[in-house]
Amino acid sequence: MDDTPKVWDFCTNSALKRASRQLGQLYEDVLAPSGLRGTQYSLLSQIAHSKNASLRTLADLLVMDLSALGHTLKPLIRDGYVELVPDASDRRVKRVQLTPFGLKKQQEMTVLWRKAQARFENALGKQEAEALRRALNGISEASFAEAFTRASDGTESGAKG
Amino acid sequence: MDDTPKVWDFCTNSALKRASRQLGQLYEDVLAPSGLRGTQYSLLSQIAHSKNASLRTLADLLVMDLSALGHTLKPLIRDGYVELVPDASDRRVKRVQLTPFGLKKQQEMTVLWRKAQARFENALGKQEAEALRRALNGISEASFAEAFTRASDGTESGAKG
DNA sequence: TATATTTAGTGGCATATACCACTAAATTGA
DNA sequence: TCAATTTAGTGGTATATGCCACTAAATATA
Repeated sequence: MDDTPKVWDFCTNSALKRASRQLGQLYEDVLAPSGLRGTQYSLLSQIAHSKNASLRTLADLLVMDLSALGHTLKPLIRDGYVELVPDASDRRVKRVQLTPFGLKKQQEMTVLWRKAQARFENALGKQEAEALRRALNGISEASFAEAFTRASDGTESGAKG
Repeated sequence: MDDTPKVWDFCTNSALKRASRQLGQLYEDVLAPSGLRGTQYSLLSQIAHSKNASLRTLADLLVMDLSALGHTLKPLIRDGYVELVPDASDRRVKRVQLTPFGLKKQQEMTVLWRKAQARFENALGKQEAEALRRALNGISEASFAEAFTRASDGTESGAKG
């Protein structure tokens, strides 16, 4: 009963990462029977929704580094869920698409995902969940990054900017 | 104007990870002059706040796998910011603490962190930020994991549980 | 048109994070 | 007290994710 270490919960960034680990773990457990990870489901789903998007476009949508996306896709390509198709008109571009096998897996995982999502909404409350997603999606937008970058950090001199 | 791929933003887990990447990036940029990453700052700060916590305790507080914590700590130990001290009474246990150098770095980074935090609160709004942290911290609690696990996913039969 | 700049992707390297198998130490129980 | 079980950490392996350097291709510019 001496010190009882508490979490340092004032940093939004740390709080976000911590919650992300927790929820990631929870979803992961539900998705486990599929043999794929939560992140991979997100990826397959985004690919399914953004038909024929290039790697660049996909990376932007996912707010992810282009090379990170490339790396993350490797196992999915290796295992036949996803394929890269060179663009005809711009030879730099590669378009990402699900294979039939990948689409089947994505649909199969969606059944499991629905369970996780239902559990989440029951645990947190539908309103709360909706509000949280709105806030998170707002933070993910490019306009938020701009607002953040432009925002005052309290150390500016009086100079006009 | 053919398809305009939109993000798939109904999955709270994906939304959380996406927002985490975005905000992580934003904080990272502000903390960059220190030479350490955002996650490392979180780690140093949590260690500073939980004096003499064991790896196990720290992992629980951070909602992190024990081995993941061990791995993440490696570079910080290697570079002299953190040290592990074997516990006297329980020889399995190792207590984690900042070196004087580590403490100095943590304090130095806190100056930068305050700027990032200020920018964040200005960009999102103080109320919103506060509410978001509360929601995230709630999700990070063990009680939430229990609620999630116990929650209905809509597929239960009428059996009593 | 020839050159400079920008854009898309790749590969290497480093950190972040999880799971599994394994060791050592503490705790339980017979 | 000795065997069975639980707990704390470690090391290996795999995915997740970012940065940098580099190539190739497209675009802009002189």
